Amino acid sequence: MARSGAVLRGQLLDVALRLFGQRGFRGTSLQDIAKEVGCSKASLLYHFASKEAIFNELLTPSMTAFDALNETLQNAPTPVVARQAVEGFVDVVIRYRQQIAMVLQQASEAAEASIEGNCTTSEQRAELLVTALSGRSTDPYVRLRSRMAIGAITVAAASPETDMSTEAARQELVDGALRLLCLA
Amino acid sequence: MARSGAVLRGQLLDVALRLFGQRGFRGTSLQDIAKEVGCSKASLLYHFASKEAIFNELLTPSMTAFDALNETLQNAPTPVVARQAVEGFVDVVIRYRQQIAMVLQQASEAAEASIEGNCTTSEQRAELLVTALSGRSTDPYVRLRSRMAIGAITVAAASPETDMSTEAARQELVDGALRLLCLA
DNA sequence: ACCATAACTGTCCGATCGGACAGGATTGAC
DNA sequence: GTCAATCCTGTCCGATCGGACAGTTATGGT
Repeated sequence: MARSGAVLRGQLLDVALRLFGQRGFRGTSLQDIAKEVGCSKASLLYHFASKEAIFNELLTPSMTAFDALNETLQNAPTPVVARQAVEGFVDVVIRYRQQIAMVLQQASEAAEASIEGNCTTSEQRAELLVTALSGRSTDPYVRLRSRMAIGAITVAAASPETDMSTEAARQELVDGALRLLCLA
Repeated sequence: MARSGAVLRGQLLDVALRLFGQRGFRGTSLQDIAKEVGCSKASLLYHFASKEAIFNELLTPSMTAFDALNETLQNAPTPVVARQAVEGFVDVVIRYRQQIAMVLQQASEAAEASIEGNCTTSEQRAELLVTALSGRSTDPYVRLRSRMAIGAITVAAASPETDMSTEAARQELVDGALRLLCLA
């Protein structure tokens, strides 16, 4: 059953993204993915060097976006950095909500994931974001609130669909996080 | 190497709790746990019927507490149920923060976990809590905020230690969640 | 000491897993 | 049709895993 390489690769990535999000990385086997796509496991491994390679390819776009956000925030004026962090983070999370669900399923694997040639870990990324959300404050109370904001946004965004438009949900996420951070 | 059964069982549970929280359920093998405790895998299986049994025994106290909370909230007067939900949930999460970390590591396994003789799943538990946090409102905006509050509390509570007392952290979690829910 | 029970162990089993590999099938250009 | 490149497959491999099992050791009571 030949289909163009690009088509099959796309299908494999789509299914992997969903199954990794539902069952976790280790809870999903290559055979699971291949079976659902309708090809052999060996065919899957023809297109991707390893299971890890699939995971990294799924994660790369969101990590890239996240890193770009962190870089933007590092140049943001301190009086507005926290608010910019909230809006930026909400946008990244909404755009990559499936990847977020996947990451939430296996923080330990994601913690070790790094983009080729870039050794920033998830923990380091999160810390950069906490700093921005905290308006660069080192006060532990402020930083705890920032962790709460991250949890609020990521968990809510990864939750089952609701009867709301994406734009309305986005606004609610932003407003809620701002209230939490005493920025409303 | 004989030690009393209770002592060994306690050690096995402690180590399992930590490793499940760090590596996930599937990412932790029975041999990993046994090795760290200093006994054989077969000895571990003498004390616990299965890997699943360990997981359930670790989860049972927190699930029991969670269910008790939900039951209390069902009888709470509507005008104060949301505030009570916040405080009650924060207390449960702080008390069982390691279990929370463990659950965050494998939501799919936890989703299927049930206490013997009680078929409430994690999803059902969460929905009950969302209802209470929402003050029994069905408005999707209100319920989204409630999901945010759950995420905020659980993720922040499962985060690395900070330079704050437990009581101070508790207060911050409660206050932050109340602001998020427009209850401050 | 004897005995029953609890605790512990090494070994084995079947299943699953990620990945290697040789060979066959398909495709498009000439 | 031929050919090279791409794609796909079944099979096999070694490793790991959870768990079964028979046998040994340790413990406490009599």
